[in-house]
Amino acid sequence: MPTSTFFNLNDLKRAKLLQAAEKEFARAPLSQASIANIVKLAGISRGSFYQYFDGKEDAFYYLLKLHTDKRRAYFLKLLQEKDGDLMASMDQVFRTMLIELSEEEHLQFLKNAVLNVTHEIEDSFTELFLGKQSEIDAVNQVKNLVDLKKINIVNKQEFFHVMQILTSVTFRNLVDQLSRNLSHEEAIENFRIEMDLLSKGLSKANKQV
Amino acid sequence: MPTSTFFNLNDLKRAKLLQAAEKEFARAPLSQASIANIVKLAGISRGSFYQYFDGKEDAFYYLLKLHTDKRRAYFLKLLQEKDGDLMASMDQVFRTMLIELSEEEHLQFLKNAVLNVTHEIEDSFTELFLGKQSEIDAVNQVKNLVDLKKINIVNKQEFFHVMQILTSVTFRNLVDQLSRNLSHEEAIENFRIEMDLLSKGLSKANKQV
DNA sequence: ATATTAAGTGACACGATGTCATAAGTCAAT
DNA sequence: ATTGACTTATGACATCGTGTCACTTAATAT
Repeated sequence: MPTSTFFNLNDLKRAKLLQAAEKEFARAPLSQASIANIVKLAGISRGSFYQYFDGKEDAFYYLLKLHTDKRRAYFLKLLQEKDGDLMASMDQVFRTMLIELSEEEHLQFLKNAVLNVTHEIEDSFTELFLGKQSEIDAVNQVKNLVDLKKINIVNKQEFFHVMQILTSVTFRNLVDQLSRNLSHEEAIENFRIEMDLLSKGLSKANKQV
Repeated sequence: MPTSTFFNLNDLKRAKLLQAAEKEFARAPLSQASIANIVKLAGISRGSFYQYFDGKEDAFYYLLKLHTDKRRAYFLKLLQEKDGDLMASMDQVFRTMLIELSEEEHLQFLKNAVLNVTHEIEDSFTELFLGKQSEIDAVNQVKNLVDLKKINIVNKQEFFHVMQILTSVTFRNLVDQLSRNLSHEEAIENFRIEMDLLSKGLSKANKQV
């Protein structure tokens, strides 16, 4: 996390710095982004940067958090609008992100993040849907919004795993679209097939229930 | 891929170099591994390294490929032994990798890889189960070994997606175990829950079939 | 023997990182 | 207004890593 000094900055300077960082992380993936470029863009000295952040990773993950926080709010809103229909909400989030990632130029930052997935980044996306695992209420917040009657689970633990599964599969579909340059139609069709499979189950045995 | 010069090397020298690279990639994740250390360990000059590989990434992904090729062979063998039971084979692979990743010291290399997942690395793991997507026969090779009667699919395309789903979920369970330092029992229990959910389906609607 | 091609070398230019001594700014108390 | 304590800002610097290249050595063909 950024230091307190960073949060003490006046809004203008802080915004300018974040914008500079985002621009640099949009230009190049984390490993190739350089602090020199960020400070040049932000018009601050190298030393200052290190007073705000531990290093470029620190800045990167903070930016990523800002992005996913925004999308988490959107996901929760969707759940409400769609009367707790989890699959429909995931579907909508996937479609929205597809569009965002292709259209909004400044989201090149997110593209770079998604294509260069450390487990920390995948965690960020898990949090998008599930909230921070350390905050017990966050999972409940989602669970309370979801219409559990439509979901094939017997307890809260299983709900957690349902979300984990949906997140992994959704996330991988996003990565696929980006890395293989699929068209939106293809990406949505692939996603739909997998969500159907997830819904109805992979094994035939369950039909005997 | 390594250059032809690399493959012309005599077995001893090539092995020594690969061993050195693996040792360095076990010491530190890709981004922090250094060519200087590799060439020191291998007893070759810096210039030579660049005659064999494009850079450290090249060496890294080649090593990763050697590892996943080995495991792919194991997966195919399992499918045969278990009469095409896909879920049982995935389960066995997961358990085996858990043990390998905790016991074999030299697999620290794989740990570093798994925890630092670029989409290329996730692709490598997808190939583990599915073969190279460019080689059409590879998917068929798996499909022919799998007992399709147990799987809830209607065509080959769906089979492909089933494998994609299973790979993502299995892989994320591996990452989880490593990054959260779960015990084997916990990891296996989590994995079992998710595989059960995948088997029976996430939505209740399907019970009406 | 000589020429040609392949393999091996390490010094070097370049760029990036993280630190640190020092300077500049802020502000409350006197 | 001055002091002093504290916070913020700076950029030069030491260190390290990368990729290249002119050159040497080895191998092979003629």
